[in-house]
Amino acid sequence: MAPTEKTDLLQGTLDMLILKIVALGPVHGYGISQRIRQISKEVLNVQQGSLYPALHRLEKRGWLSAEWGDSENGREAKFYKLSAKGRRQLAQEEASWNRLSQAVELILGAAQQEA
Amino acid sequence: MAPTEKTDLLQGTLDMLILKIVALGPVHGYGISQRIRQISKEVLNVQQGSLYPALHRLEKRGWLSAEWGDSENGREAKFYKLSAKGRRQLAQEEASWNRLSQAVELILGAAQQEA
DNA sequence: TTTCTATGCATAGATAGTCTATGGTTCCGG
DNA sequence: CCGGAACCATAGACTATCTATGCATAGAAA
Repeated sequence: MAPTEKTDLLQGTLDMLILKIVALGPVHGYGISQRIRQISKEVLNVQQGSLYPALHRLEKRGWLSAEWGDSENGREAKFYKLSAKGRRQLAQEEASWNRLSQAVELILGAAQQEA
Repeated sequence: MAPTEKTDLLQGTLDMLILKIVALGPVHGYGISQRIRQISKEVLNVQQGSLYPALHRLEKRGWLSAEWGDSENGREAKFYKLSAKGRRQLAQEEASWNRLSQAVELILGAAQQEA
């Protein structure tokens, strides 16, 4: 999908974003989406239908571990923690993101030359 | 798809990259993929199976116009030009890219605080 | 009381972009 | 003569994300 105003995310970055947020400390799923929205200043908005499947995917790959607990509001919530494997994965995804986004910037920075 | 080393592109940026390259001047399809690779310093690599469908898509949407002509090597090639509509679309996609990539950077820049 | 919103989890199905694999033609160099 | 690069193209698979939907509880508002 083209990154137009219809998209809530840059495709392919969701896993990295989740891993990064969880790296800041244990959080439950709903909290992850809130923090992504807040830190990105309301630009990035993870739909619940994207979030939960992603969390299950990351857990299945051994990058996150989950545990039920009580949320700040005293409600049941599933808290996620980053595993060592997840930490390595995050580093890799960040490196890849930097490579690729810088490459995109190179293209966008290419001088305009004609009418 | 996660932006790992298995990906040749940042998903969702292909249309923008193509529009940008064509904005530099008329080019044929094969040349577009070469320029993307060169300008990005061999980081971005557009597969032919991604390129040609994308070009047809962009043409159908009225962002590009195509015309057969002779390549630098004297071979038949389809040259693409950016339309006014395509120029507007490019501007929009660039703005969107900036918004979203900056938002991603905000997340990645969030301070690490614990073990 | 009823109703709406926020918090919290989850799945099914549609959409769509990109990749792999394949196919073909022409031209040039070894 | 053969291989590879220059060119175009399509079919099928994969997979990430979105939309739509479902459920439950708590608190505020009406």
